[in-house]
Amino acid sequence: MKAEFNSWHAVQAEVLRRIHAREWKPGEMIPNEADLSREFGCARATVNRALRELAKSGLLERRRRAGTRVAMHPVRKATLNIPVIRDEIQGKGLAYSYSLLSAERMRPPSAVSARMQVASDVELLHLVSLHLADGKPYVYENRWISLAAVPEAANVDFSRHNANEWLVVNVPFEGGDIAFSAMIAGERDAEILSCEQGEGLFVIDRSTWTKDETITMVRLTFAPGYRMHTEL
Amino acid sequence: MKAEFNSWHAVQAEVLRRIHAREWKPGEMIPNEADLSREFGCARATVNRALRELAKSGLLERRRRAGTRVAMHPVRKATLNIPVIRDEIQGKGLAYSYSLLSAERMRPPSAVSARMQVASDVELLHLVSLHLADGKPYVYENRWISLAAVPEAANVDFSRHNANEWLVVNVPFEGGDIAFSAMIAGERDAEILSCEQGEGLFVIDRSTWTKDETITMVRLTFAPGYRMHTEL
DNA sequence: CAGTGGTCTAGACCACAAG
DNA sequence: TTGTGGTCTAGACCACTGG
Repeated sequence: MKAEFNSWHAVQAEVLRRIHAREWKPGEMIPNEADLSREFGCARATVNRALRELAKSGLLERRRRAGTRVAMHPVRKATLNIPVIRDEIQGKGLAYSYSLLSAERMRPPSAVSARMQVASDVELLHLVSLHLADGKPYVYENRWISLAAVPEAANVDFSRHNANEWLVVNVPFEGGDIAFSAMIAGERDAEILSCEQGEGLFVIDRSTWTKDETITMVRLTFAPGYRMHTEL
Repeated sequence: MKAEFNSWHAVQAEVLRRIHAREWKPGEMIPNEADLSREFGCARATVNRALRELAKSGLLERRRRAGTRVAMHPVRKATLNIPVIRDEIQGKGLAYSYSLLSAERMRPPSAVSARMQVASDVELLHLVSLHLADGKPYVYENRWISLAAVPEAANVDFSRHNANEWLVVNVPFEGGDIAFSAMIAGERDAEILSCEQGEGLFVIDRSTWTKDETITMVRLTFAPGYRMHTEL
């Protein structure tokens, strides 16, 4: 009696089983889609779907003509969900509040103008604001917005609408990059976050752009103890 | 003259265009797959593929019977590649080296035995090792391995094979979780990483398991200045 | 050149959940 | 109950790339 694998989930599970059982070892080729579909008694498209998903998750390596092999060093791919801060806080069952600390047009430091690819004498909108959970500082953002890319931003009252959400809803983005790092709380960080100087702080630097222009750059500095979590 | 969208990439691009152009606004329903396939002049499966990918990336929300809508707060999903440490260092063009600092069987602290779901009197393999880039400390790992889940580990010479790579190749895992955080370098951290006490360090805590057992738990503590980077 | 994965199609049935 | 997305199938053609 031979098992049937008529759904791509079942096929995927069977492939995983063979990899885990080392019937197919790291670096080895596995049979091609046509053979597998015959063996499993399903359509090739079903096998394709299963293998494609496994390849996307890094467990298989596939190349046209060369075939499919079990990845030698399965690069683990973790998917991070980066929610709107309000949702993140409320998702923990805490009350969200927000406070704008400063908003002004100014010429950015050269590090910022360089990364945003604008001339150093162009004024940008600079916002500093604090997100609180149950009234306690949770994270503060230090943000630069390009008025060339987003002229409407000049007329928004960011003491009422937080920049994070306003941008998400009003400015479509096409790409971005994120970097995560650690830093020590300096005097100003400690003051804003109501913590001690010298504490270890988790930091996210993000920039987003449309096809041709950088829209915004932001540094999120989290209060001590923050952990970002995900599953594999 | 009407454009044709006969590949799922083209369909996806068109859907993205409509979202960016606000023809379809956040929170709004979009037409169902059958209608779209007629409009685009392609098969429903093609539309399905395009929309499914967009939903997976968080831009659309789909529910059976309820239809498809543009996500109100597009949760940005970033994919982190978590490579083998050797590859990460060599990928930067630096020379990789490795040093085992300690290896012993011992009973873990209760925090560890609890998270690994083993009885507190069970001995685990405890490894501390350092990865260096061009001879300078890059990251050190503090790892616990379950000898119940991986008995072969007892006989491995981890001064020659680093645990990171040995586990990847020899022990298939089924799941895991990762947490990222920041901490301050204590005395021992500073000693191992050749840095000052009080520096801000980036930390990754990871645990991996098979269906029923926790295999290993590891804390990776990076030298000051480390940044983890990805794109959106 | 030829074998592999990548994709499209037309049609079908199913699972789920809103009304 | 019924409309929607989720999936499967059989067949076809294409794109890429190793030999």
